[in-house]
Amino acid sequence: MDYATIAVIEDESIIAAAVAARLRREGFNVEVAPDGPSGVELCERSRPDLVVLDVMLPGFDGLEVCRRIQRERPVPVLMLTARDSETDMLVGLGIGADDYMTKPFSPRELVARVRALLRRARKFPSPPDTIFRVGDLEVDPSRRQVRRQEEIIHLTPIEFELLYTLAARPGVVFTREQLLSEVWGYRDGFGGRTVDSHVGALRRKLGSDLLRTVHGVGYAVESGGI
Amino acid sequence: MDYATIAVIEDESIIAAAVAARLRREGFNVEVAPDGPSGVELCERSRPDLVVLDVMLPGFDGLEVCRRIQRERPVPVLMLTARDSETDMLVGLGIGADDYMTKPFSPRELVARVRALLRRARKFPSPPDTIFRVGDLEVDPSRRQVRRQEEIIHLTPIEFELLYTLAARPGVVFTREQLLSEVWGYRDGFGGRTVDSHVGALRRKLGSDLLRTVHGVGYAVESGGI
DNA sequence: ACCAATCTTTACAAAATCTCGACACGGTCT
DNA sequence: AGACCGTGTCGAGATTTTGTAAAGATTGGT
Repeated sequence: MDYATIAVIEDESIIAAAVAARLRREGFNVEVAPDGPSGVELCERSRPDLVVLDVMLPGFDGLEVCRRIQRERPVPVLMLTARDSETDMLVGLGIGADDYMTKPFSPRELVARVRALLRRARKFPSPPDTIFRVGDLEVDPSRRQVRRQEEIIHLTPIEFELLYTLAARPGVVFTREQLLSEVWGYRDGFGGRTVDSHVGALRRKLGSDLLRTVHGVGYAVESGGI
Repeated sequence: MDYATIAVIEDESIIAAAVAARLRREGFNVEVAPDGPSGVELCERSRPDLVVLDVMLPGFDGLEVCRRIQRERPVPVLMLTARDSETDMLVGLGIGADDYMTKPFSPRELVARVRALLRRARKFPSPPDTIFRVGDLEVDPSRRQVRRQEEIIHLTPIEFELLYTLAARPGVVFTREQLLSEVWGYRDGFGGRTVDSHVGALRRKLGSDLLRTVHGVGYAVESGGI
């Protein structure tokens, strides 16, 4: 329980899952609620250090949730909206949210904003960006670099995110759908061979042994035993 | 804990963030409180060497905060006001603030005034301006100069700030948004290609190898490996 | 008020990257 | 073996992001 706890209040489960997974991977403690009432209750119970809140919610909406949790005690709120116009309206209303993101958003951007808000509040430490190793590779998020023995291997943004996602949980198999939502963020009606293409690109750059295909399921990075 | 500790009491989180980030980068210890009561509490607990204080605050306002912390013990206060007229009024009232700044202000100017106040108080050392090196360049904050082999390279204020910010953490990638907030201060709703333009200007003056573009993310100074 | 320096924004070209379909290959099942 | 489905691979075209110059706006000084 060293690092910040984040409450995610979002009813679309695919978004909630992707957001939660990504934040957990970064080292945060994450709790999720699927509607207004349980969101408020979650905040009272867990006293999170930050709240990620969808404006559109069953029960009562994000604005009401925002008011209620802020009434209790001040806590940074990152609001998710469906359209830019919605954001404009909220800003106009002077709702007490500290930042806004319009869907679809990239998970990376969300993490960046969460970190920024927490740093601003300066109360609860964000987990540091940790360099981690996969095989003979070093993955360094703060520099967005992958190295193999001092040699820097250039990856495109999506390649980097994909590797980062898979490598954070070695051996675990991700379906293409999971990868789409964790790496690309939620967008519907798209997919095709996109994931496969980028996996192919990674294999070309990093060697073909790193990424394992699980036929009929998805991909995983080799866990090298365990 | 060698250098001066500064308390920033400001409710607009975006301003608080910019001010805190900048002061930390200069080497100060910084703590932030978002409202009057917690501000007073912060001052009692941390006994800062200087307080940066917004007049407009939830709870009770800056004037009240100022009175309360000064009642405890003398400490320099730099007051932030929204308009010049507000400053005039405060000065008229003879509030015990030692200096005033009207929003919007530049982070650089704020640092300058903080240093001046601390020097005047002659009690707590400011962190020294350290000259540091990037590649074959010397960046000297106290003179606001960049040199390459004794030759002084003229940079405009923003160019210098930008280089200084990036070079303070070699290799680390900054998003445009981060740079806007750290270099320009808090002004929001603006940006566009401003950062890119200044990066371009720096490359022209310092050579095109110094600043690395990280496609889809932002910029970093070359860290020469590792 | 004018000039000089600087900053911001715009516009367009260039570069990098992404998506998606086609087709071949390989795995799996009967 | 044969049928069938999932996967590897490639590349064209679309899309996004960046580089750059120059115009317009702002600032500061005289």
